[in-house]
Amino acid sequence: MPQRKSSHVTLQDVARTCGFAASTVSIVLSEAPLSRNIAAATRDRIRAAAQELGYYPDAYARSLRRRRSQTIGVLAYDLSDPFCIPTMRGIQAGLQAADYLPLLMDAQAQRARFDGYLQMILERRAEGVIVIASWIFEETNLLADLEKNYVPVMIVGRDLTSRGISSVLVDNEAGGALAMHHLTKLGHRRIAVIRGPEELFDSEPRWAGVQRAALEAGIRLDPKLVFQLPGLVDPTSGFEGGLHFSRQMLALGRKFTAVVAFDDLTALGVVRGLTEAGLRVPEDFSVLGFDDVLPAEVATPGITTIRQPLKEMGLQAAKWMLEALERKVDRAPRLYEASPELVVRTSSARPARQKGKSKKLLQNRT
Amino acid sequence: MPQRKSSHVTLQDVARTCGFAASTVSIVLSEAPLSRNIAAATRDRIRAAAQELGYYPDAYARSLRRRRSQTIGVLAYDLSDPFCIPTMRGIQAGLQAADYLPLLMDAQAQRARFDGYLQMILERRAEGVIVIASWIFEETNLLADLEKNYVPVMIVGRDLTSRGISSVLVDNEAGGALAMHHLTKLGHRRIAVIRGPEELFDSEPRWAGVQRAALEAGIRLDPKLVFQLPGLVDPTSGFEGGLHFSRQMLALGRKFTAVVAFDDLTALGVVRGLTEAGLRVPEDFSVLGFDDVLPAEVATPGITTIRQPLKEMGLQAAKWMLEALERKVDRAPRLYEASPELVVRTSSARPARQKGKSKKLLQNRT
DNA sequence: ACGGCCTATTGAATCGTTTGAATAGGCATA
DNA sequence: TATGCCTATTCAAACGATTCAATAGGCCGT
Repeated sequence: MPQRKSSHVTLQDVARTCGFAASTVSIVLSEAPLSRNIAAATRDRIRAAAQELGYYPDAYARSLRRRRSQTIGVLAYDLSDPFCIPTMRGIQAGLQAADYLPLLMDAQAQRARFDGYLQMILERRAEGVIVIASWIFEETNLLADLEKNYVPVMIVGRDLTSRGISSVLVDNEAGGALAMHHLTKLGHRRIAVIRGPEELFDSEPRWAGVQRAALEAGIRLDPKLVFQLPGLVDPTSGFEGGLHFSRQMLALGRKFTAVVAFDDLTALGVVRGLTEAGLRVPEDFSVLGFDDVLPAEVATPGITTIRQPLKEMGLQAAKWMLEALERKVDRAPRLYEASPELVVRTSSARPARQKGKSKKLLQNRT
Repeated sequence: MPQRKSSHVTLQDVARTCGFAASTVSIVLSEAPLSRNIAAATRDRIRAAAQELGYYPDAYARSLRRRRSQTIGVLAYDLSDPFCIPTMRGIQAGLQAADYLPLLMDAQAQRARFDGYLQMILERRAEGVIVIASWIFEETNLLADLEKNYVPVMIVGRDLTSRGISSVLVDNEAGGALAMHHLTKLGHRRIAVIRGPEELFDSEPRWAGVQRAALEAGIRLDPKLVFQLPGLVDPTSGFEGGLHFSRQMLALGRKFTAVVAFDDLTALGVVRGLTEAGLRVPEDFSVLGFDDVLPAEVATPGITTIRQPLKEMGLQAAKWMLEALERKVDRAPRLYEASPELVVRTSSARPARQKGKSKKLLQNRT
């Protein structure tokens, strides 16, 4: 029985108990190429000893020696934003195929934490960093340190190609157009729009898509019925905004039959506001969201929305990251725009004039 | 200018550029006690050089030498369960005060991943492991290896004190009673109940609390109106269950005025089912959830629910973990049951007979 | 001028693993 | 019997930081 300090089981411990040299043990347990000419009996004895002692190789020692951490830092802006988890899973799936471990950190929407974690990622010698930034991500001077240390960076949810960082995001313009197009096809012509906050990257192209589709359908957007969310602080503040603006819309007294909201939570806020005023969705108003997060799916009525293929986006980011790690040469930053998808639920229907028809439609869809 | 391979900036690099020995540089940059008698000018020069080169100490080398990883493995059963994130944040807050880094892993509800990550946690020499198990967490033989390596374990969301593991969870019995009590106080006497799945730890005590409160209020629970969710596969399957059972309830033709659902998603499923049948919540039926997750808050009507103080629970787990790391001695496993809290929203009101009163109530609450 | 005691800095061992080079048998070939 | 070539195993030098012990110079008191 080996003498140990109160610490961990080490390679030496295994070597001592089974009587072979540490190097032999290492070769066997790490399945190095040399292990094919180690006697089968030896292999078995070593493995048995390791198993019995509960030995796990020390990742610190191993990484230090191999000079590879097999780790990619994944820095999420705010994990409580439902945007992050599916993206993360895509990344995870993409990385694990190549035996990389994501080192997941949650900045909790705080700049100081973001910087702190980026520093830790550097210290932990992550071979690359993927940033999930559903919104405002001000550049940080730490990015320069990333470069000095030759750590490739990828970003999901924002276009930073202009600053030399490959970016993966949804085609917001197409998504905005998709939403608008759905409504005009149902027959809506007076449509209110709640735009995203100015600081948020997605806002602008989404709005551009909405405008294009409106133009194509030959309808005019009433400027009084276009609102803009204030700067966001946390991911649920969209709900408050939707609630607020829906009340305002009704107070204006202008005619409209549908609302395109910036995201699902905003849409849910609108539904709340309309319902409180005694109106019904979708009989009196149709409401559209964006993202397709869980609350949109399980609310009643289910929110018709534009789905972001988050998992696919995460996979893409992981794929590019692995490519960047392969060939160590610098490559021009690339931009991937994933195609959004319309998910029809029950918050949208034909406008009131054709109520009979819309009811029928509803039943077919549950 | 230092000659480097294409790799990372190292302590040697800094030493070479500023002309001091590696040990001096280390002492200064890690602010070791010895640094107080290093000349101020030297300190400045070293710091400047480190800054300029973008030097970050290698966590692998450092941890290897110090024999401390300053890391706690946090193994979440399924990060897409809204239960996990707030818990995680509590843990994170608790740990960072003591300068520990949570190593967050998402088992994605898959046993194989769970084991794989537990192994990685061991390899990365986490000094402790906190498991977030909102549900079924079958014991794994790796737990034995954890013991062999003297790694303390803590679990959130399940009582494993019987197997020697300190556990933190919500007082489910009290929560169940709280829900029932709220309904009986509003005047409900015929109440349907959807119990959680058998495999899930929370189900039993929650049901016990419901029964106790019913007894105390002197009402009898109709056995035909008590349902049980089947084994869960993913966190949203509660919704399907709620939808299914609400249809079944109505089909039975028995009288009832309220439903206590196992969790929020189940409650949302019930709301969906009732609404599809042309009934209204809360005017015709009150519906109660459990957990207080985001969808319950932003749905319309907002779901009255029993909140779990998740952040507090996470903090508690972190606190106990730190204590376990302090004194290395084994301590009897402890159990912490956090107090749940009733959150009144608009899915509950007085039963139909007293509709006038209930409407008034509603307006006061928004 | 000498020991003693500061202050400022450095040498060298160490953490646990990997890995290229080295060793020691065994066996066949020349 | 020397030579070469297997096979099975071991030596020893890294990896990058930390830290204890050691050093070198400066200054003081006697």
